[in-house]
Amino acid sequence: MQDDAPFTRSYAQVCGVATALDVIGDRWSILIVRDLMLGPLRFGDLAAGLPSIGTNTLTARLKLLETTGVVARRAAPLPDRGTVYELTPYGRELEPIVMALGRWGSRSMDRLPANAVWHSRWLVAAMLAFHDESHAVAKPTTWALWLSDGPFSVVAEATQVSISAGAPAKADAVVSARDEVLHRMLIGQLEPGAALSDGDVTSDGNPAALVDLLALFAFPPVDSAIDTASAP
Amino acid sequence: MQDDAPFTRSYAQVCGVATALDVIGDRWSILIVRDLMLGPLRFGDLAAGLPSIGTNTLTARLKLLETTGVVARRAAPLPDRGTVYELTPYGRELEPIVMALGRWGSRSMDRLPANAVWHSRWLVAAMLAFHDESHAVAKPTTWALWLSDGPFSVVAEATQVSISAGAPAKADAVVSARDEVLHRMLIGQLEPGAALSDGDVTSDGNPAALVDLLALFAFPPVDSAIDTASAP
DNA sequence: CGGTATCCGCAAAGATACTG
DNA sequence: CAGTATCTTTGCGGATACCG
Repeated sequence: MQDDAPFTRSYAQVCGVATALDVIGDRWSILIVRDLMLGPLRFGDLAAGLPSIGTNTLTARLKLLETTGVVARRAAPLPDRGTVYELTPYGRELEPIVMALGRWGSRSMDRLPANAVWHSRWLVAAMLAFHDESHAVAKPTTWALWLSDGPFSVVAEATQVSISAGAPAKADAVVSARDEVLHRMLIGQLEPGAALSDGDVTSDGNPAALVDLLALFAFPPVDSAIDTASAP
Repeated sequence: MQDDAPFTRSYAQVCGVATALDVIGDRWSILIVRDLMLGPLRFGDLAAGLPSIGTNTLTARLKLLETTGVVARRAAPLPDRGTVYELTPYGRELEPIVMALGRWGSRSMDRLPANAVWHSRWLVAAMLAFHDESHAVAKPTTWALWLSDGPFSVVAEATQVSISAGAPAKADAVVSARDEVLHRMLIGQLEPGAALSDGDVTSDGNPAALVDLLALFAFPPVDSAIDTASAP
């Protein structure tokens, strides 16, 4: 161990926070972790989800995250043939931190530039972050959720919820929605009943499944922007 | 609001995590927050605690953190005259996140370069991060803790612990130690009794106060480095 | 002393073309 | 599709000079 100096531009501070930033503080690194939270991804899929990263930078980040034990390269499961990147156990320990960071940062989203890009994958990650821990489902339930990025599987049991990319092997319900419609329902701007009758959402012919799905999540009220004492 | 585009090089992603990084993802920003967690600081003190930051960069970071509502400039309390920077309520909401990040990163500290710098301030921040929530003190207690960076006050009541820079108005005990000695006691490498008799620590003439102080914290075992499947 | 502005050298990031 | 090589641009570190 201690091959060499893994950190190219280390803060060189004997401090856990500074060391954490040596590992995941470079530009893009935390977003790579975010995208891997929903499951393994190939190099190209990572690049596609991180507009303007530049493949050389992505390579450098993955290399550092690999040598620091956050991410692992693995042969892709059979049909695919190829390589995927996934979080190691150490990397998965970042999940609660990244989700807390996302909840915190969501209150500054009113400052985003107008040209900001949308991925349904990120909405799904936000669902995980805003999962309502005080809500318990009556019986274990699996949803297939189809959005613009493709299918996701949502599994709930008691007060636990897990979400991952890809369709579940067997779903109790299949929900399909335009991203923006799902988002508006999650933040309480749109009634599921209205969306269903408008045809913006389909719920497997079973409207209750959509309501049950939405009940798992507690997105904050929309007015939550930060007020900065307005300057001169 | 929405003065302009506050983020010079925004990720421009509609995602809470990406937005959080737009705010505090620049180099040094999180370390500024870390240093402000223990109390307000002046520009010079911040610069001194962040070796090699460069004053222009520090100015730029503070400016962004101020416009985003994370940090506030305030006139220093009376004796001093001048300006101090402190966390806003929004900025303080980062504290649990930064501490969790520090706990996570502390397990990669074996990768730090050999020339890494030590500040007792960071050890104190680690104490806060590794505070043992399952430990309750019998009665409310205040310690004055003297380290190389100066005095800190540690206040414990029931299972709550708060730490800030500066001496407390009234302390139940005054503990004084060389940084490294305190660290070794916290990670269990050095018995407080032995340190006291060696004179490496003084405890106000009351040895029990030191033991009580150490009992507040649960630093992880030292072997906690991450194993990366050793390559080639 | 606290803070800002400016210049320079360098290293990292963005963009894209190219190769196994 | 996965990644490397190359070129340009931008941000950072360091020094220094300048205002309050």
